[in-house]
Amino acid sequence: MILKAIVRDYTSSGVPVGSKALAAQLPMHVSSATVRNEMAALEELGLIAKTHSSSGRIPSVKGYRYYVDHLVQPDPIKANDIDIIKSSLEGQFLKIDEIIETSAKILSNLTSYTAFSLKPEHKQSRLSGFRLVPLGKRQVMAVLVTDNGDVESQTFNITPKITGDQLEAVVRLINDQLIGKPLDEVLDALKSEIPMQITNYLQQPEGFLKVFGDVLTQAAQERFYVGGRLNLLSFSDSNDVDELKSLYTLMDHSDDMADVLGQPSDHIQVKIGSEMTNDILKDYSLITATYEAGDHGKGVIALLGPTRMPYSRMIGLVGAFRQELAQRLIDYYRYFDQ
Amino acid sequence: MILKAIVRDYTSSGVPVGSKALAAQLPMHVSSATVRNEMAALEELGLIAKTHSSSGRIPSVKGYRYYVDHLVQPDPIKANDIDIIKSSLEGQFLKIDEIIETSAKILSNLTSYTAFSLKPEHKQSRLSGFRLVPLGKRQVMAVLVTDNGDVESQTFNITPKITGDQLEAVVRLINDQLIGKPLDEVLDALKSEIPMQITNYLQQPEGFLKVFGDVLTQAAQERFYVGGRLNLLSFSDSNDVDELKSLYTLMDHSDDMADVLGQPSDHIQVKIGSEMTNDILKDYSLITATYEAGDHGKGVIALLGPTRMPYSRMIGLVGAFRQELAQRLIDYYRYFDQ
DNA sequence: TTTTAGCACTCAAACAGTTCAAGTGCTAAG
DNA sequence: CTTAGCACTTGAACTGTTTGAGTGCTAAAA
Repeated sequence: MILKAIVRDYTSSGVPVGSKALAAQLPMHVSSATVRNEMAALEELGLIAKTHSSSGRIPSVKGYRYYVDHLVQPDPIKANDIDIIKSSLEGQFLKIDEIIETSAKILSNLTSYTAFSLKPEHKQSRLSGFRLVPLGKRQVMAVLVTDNGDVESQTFNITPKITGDQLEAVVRLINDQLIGKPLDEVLDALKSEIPMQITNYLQQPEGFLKVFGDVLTQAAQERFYVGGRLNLLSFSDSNDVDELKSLYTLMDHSDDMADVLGQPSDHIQVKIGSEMTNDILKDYSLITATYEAGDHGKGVIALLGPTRMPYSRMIGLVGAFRQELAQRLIDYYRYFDQ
Repeated sequence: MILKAIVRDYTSSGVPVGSKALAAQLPMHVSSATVRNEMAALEELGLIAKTHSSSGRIPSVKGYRYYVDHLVQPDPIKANDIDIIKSSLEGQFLKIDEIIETSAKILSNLTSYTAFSLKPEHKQSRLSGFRLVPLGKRQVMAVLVTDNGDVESQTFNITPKITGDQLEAVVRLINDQLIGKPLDEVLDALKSEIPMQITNYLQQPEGFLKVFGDVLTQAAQERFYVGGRLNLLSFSDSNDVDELKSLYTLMDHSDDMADVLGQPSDHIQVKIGSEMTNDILKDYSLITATYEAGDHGKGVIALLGPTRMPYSRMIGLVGAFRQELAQRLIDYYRYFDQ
């Protein structure tokens, strides 16, 4: 009870909490001296700590951990917040990416923290079509479509010697052989048998192979979105510019961030301070949740805030958001697959 | 001479400069008392100011202005810097946008400030082709190409009732009527005669018209790039998070930034502190330069740093960079137009 | 055995006072 | 017109003091 009160108090005020204030707040009547004894015991267990020898207590990482694992009850979400989520997610989006991107924005707006969102897993997505669209004398656009509706494109220049027939032959070759295969297999094929076969139509296929490979990796890449980058400036209490820079740099590297997010699990995960793999994040906490978009796989949303964050509210919010998003995506795919 | 020395000193040290240190530094032999008298006169003229009654002097905005207009000599650029610029700009870029984007990056890296770059003006660019590429049952990609090689695309969903023939007819209509026209005229036509004519082929053209309009505005938009956003954290001496946020928000609004950059002129322009239209920028200075990409119009590069910046070095750098970039673009277009 | 009152002690934060160095302006002499 | 000399000002760095919120410990009360 005391630990719970300390966490609740400290996360909302930011000031170490002392025995007297705590005693006044507890539901039963006890004196501050009693609270002090209990606090000494909690400190012994490593759940709380002092900032200096005569200060009030703050939760330790271990304390937060215990709180999150055993004590916290997610706040029921406010009707208002639900409305905001619902209305921001509705609307006729053109692409699924926009829904995911908006998700990160909403979540960061609601919390004033920084939010991340990851598309439903697409390592499993399959090639459903490849096109080359001639645009001008020398420009060609390569377009790749996957079976869950992702579209990637890129323009490139060709030497004018290449004819339309040649391009068409190449497209046909690729489509005949590779449609329906998962993107990683396609990428493998691109490195083995395809180059051989393509020389039947193109003398110097290197340029083309590079473009095709680029578009392919683009499509296969775990694309994730960040919302509320700037909020970091407010909730970080670091004054070290270099530290902030590293954080921003970290956020821009999707592979590093994938490490940070870790393995997705079905329930909402909370990683606290030094529990995070990355040292730069030692003063922050991360709430991660997966969402299921029907049989289109699982995606991830995450929220990065200060270690001292009001977990009950945030966990409640992330939980509610994940549900709304899942529902929205199921609707989306229903329409799309129809 | 004294003003020049004060500016040089202050921009490199950041500390108000006093009479004694200044006297020691001047090329001729004068006492600190003499310098004090001169400084009093400069202060009378409003060119320098004190931070408190017994402090050394710092240049005022008016002082910087005089310095930049009459005293500064651009530093000759280091051979090393030229190498960096040249090597970063070379390489086989796929799109002109990438050259422009890289420009902002290089410039910010070289200076540790924040850099902006703007494509050669494209209000004048003309429509050279419009395509609709069917991607799947319901997905279509709209592609727009301009005569200077810009490509914009967007995917959208259609109702399956629309046939390939209908789409082709629409594309033909647009291309027949609008190819060769400047983008703003195309946009006008889109609001007047086109909708009428298009109803011959499509019953409900609204969705299509919207997509076409979107792609068009995307292409017509002054697209500009920002490099070294994060550097702002280092060179800003503001501790006010909200101020930083407004600055970042400003940078993300291309129209507001266009205001800030102002009218392009042929020589290098320097705007100092409160001379800037935007109040948020009162502690910063902006160096703007245009570059000419042959007959493909003029573009702009700009550098945002603290008011207290080493102008001679920065002006030299921007000047050299503008030349390199112009040369690079001329080469690019020569290849592209060929 | 648990709770409580009481007390001595600790510490950060806020404040006031001191010293120091780097400046200034002014005056009178060179 | 330049300079030496001097009185004066100021921020920064520092020291010491006070205050209040907190602690741990002890001995008495429940």
